[in-house]
Amino acid sequence: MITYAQTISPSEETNAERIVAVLRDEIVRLVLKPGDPVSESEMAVRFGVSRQPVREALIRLAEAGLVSVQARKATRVVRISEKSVLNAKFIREALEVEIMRRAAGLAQPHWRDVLEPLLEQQAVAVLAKDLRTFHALDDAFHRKIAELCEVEFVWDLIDAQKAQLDRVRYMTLDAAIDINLIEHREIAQAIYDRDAGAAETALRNHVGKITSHLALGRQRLPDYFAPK
Amino acid sequence: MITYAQTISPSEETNAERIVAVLRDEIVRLVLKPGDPVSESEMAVRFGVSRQPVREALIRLAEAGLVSVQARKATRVVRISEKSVLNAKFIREALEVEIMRRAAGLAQPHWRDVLEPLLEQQAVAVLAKDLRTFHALDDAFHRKIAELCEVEFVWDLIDAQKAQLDRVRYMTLDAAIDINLIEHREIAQAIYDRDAGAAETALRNHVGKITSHLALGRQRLPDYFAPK
DNA sequence: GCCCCTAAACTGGTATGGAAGATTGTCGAA
DNA sequence: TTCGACAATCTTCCATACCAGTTTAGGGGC
Repeated sequence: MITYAQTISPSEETNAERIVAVLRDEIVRLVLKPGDPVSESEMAVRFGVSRQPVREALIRLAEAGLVSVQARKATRVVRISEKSVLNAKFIREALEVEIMRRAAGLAQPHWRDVLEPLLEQQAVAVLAKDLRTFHALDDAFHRKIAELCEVEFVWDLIDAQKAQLDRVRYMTLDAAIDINLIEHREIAQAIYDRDAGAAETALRNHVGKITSHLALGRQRLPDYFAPK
Repeated sequence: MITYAQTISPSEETNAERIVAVLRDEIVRLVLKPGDPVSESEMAVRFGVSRQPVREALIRLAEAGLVSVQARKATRVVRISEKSVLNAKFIREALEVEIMRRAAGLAQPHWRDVLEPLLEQQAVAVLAKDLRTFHALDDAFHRKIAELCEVEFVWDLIDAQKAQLDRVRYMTLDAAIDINLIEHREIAQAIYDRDAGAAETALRNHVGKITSHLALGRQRLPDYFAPK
């Protein structure tokens, strides 16, 4: 399902769509902090529009699980909960394991020419300690694998789930990205070798790292988390 | 006697939410047909409210991929496309295979007492050729497995995906449900045996059947499908 | 008949005001 | 001080009006 969450004609972006994009980005990057209220009227002033398009943007964000609308009370950025993060991890892992199996089955020699440059760029980002670039390249690597085996649509869904995970990732930006790169190389190698089992194992190990980020994030910024 | 007023629900349903529920149901059950226009003002009259809550309901349905909003042109029930159905199948399969592996690993003897009654009820429905009841029990069986291994949340996501598949299912209600039941028994047995491989195989076979429904549905009601 | 143009009648997008509920702060009484 | 009543002020939800495109219906010219 569809892959287009925004089913409005591509010709001209509406105000509501623009606002969705901006707020989504700010929520994931923790500019808007978990628990923060997001008032319709306040955002209306900020974006220079009436409350209506803001309201519709917030409805969309609520559907995506990024804000919580409490009728006649308040709209807030949802707090991170251990459960929702682990749920998102389960779903991402399930979907991407399937992608790995498929990739290992379909791998072509020329895939190496596509994936290796991404890994090279990641290596540069690691040396430069450029965390934001690395994370963007991280996503690009995973998405490219899906694209190569023609299931890119799955990543549209993973993206939606990943909003939960990404907030945790932004809380621990200093994470050991060099290890991340090593894991990416393992995944790539398993695919080149058409070894589905190895690809699955490498991926599960890779995705599983989020749990340690979770613990670290909770320790650093407990206010961003929902009470247990 | 003290009676606890049921009317004090934790969150009183808003008009928009009520409308979402009604329209979603009508779309999945093909009461609103793929391609049908869903006019805001028309629905406003029907539900006895203004355009606003209808509009917000349609935004939610658009996010779920059930309607398509074309700015200043029309809002329509999205046609079924082969691609979107197969995409939904891929996602459901990936998620539920992971559930099967988990179920096979965690299976307890008492699970039999939970699942077998469902299968018995399904057998009754098969004999009575009661297709709607069978499909409801079908969903209940799959969801119960997820619940038993504590990942019921995954089924909330599968449900969203399944809206696409269910419309096809409603087009072919006379499908061979007796075979469906046999497949359910295979899945259950594999779980009782804690045989993850067998459970996975059985499930993939089971879910794969949608492709034949797809061909049959397209043959019967070509207007409901998007042009290739 | 056929075509083109235009105006009326749609469509969804936005602005604004008000209703209903929840929160907050103030004031007064014990 | 502590607590409760109450009003001011928040919030989201809904109704109404208007705006801007799009489609369609109906003439008029050929």
